[in-house]
Amino acid sequence: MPKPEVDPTAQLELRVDRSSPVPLYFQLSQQLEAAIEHGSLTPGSLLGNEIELAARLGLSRPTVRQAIQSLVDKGLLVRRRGVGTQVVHSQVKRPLELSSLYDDLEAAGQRPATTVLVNTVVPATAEVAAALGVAEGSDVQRVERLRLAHGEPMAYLCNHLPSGLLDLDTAQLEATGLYRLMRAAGITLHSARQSIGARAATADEAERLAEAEGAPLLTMQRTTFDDTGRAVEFGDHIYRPTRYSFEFQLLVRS
Amino acid sequence: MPKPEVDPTAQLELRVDRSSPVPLYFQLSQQLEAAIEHGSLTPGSLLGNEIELAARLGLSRPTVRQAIQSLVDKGLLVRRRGVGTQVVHSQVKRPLELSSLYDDLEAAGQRPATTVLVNTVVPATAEVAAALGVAEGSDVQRVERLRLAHGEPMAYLCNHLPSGLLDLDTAQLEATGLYRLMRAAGITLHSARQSIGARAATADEAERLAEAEGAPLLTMQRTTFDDTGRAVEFGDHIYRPTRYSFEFQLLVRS
DNA sequence: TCAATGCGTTTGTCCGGACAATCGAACTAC
DNA sequence: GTAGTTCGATTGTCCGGACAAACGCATTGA
Repeated sequence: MPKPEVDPTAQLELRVDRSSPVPLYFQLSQQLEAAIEHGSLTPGSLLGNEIELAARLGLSRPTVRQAIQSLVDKGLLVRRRGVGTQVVHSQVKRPLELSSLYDDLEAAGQRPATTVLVNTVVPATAEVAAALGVAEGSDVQRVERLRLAHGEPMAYLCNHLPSGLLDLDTAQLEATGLYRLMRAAGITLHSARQSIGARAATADEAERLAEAEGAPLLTMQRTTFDDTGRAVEFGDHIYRPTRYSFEFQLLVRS
Repeated sequence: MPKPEVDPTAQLELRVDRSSPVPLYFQLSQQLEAAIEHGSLTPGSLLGNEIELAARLGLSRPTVRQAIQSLVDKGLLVRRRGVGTQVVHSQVKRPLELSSLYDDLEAAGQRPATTVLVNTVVPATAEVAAALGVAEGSDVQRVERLRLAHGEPMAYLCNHLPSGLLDLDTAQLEATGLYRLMRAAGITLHSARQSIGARAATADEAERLAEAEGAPLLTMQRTTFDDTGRAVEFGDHIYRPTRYSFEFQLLVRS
């Protein structure tokens, strides 16, 4: 009796376009990811073995492996030697990205609004200088913003940038997020150090955020680095915890 | 005039042991990582090209690339086509891992202590059932712990586990962390969904943590999944923000 | 009945090579 | 002097193959 055909990728219309400039492994991984997202590849199901999949697509095994590996890195697939590769069966969202409050709100359909309170050049304090790796007292760009959703204040954002890195236009800052402006300026964000904590609101903070003095606030400090390791931004943010919390998914590095 | 030798890896004593069961690419990546950590490879310096490095070590280029790639994934190196591979020059610590409060405290030299308040089997509430993917009202293991450092309460940890997954011994729970017990039981942690927020302490919480009622607290909810996507733990934790904050490094996924 | 062994399957590792894409710098032409 | 071009260097992608290691399962043995 022949083994029943149970390879779920056999039913999928997988194909690659060799004339496309998009790498073959990337084409394949995108199609597999779409199939998982769409539900064509159900959680727990085993992908057929790499050799056969490669043969079916007319690709080499390393190329197929590269495609699968990228999905393993994303946490969508799990490989087991001697068993096969199967779809992780869980509600995997995207793993933690370098999140931007603006993007988060927009993704939640909240139409964020921003009020720029301060946008000027100031001498760096010791804290800012240390975070950005510049001399204390040297010029840095300081931006203070109030972020609102549905007309209610959500967060107070204070950021410092190295002077001259970016031309910060107040109108642009009110129209979009800081990260988008930086990316648009050709800065490739690479990594960030974050610290998330909580504390009671001071009188000033309470007034800005329409909270009571002493109300709990969620705080976040972040230094962002570009791909050369240069610090490009230092942010000191406070959030109203009734309106915002940090949600993310993490993967264990193996 | 011959080009001056500027390849910093040439000075390094890189070598691989082919008789070792440790994969060659892993041996190489570990040595490179150690060299970066130790400062032998200074930030910004260019590694010699892959071909030459492979030849020097008697390895193939794919193997060398695999070693380098793993360090790129860790954020220690940056590749630039047409230029070379260079050491990221910044204070890159480890990127965010699936952190354990116990490990965090121990790493900080704080000698954590734990008091188990509750360790029993209870019917799952709707929230717990949804998080763990079990039926509401079915049996789940409930653990409540108080974590202390230097004799001061630091966090109140409430966790739920699927029944039968793990035999939780109270003595063991007081001696080490939950994650360590799970790993020791052969469970491979894979990913987690976290939510970090803040709120004011209730009277009960305040008493447990030696805080005042209404004091700001840092809260964290987490569902952890193993490598098959099964939920293996749901935790609802509160921390004293004067004693603890979440610090981590993130990388942008390219 | 239960443990140990053997075997096929599948992924993990590694090789050696080929060509393309991109970057930076030197060079050339205007 | 400046802009465009060419060229060498380096990484990116892809191939086809080989053997090792681990897993699950059936078989065998006590």
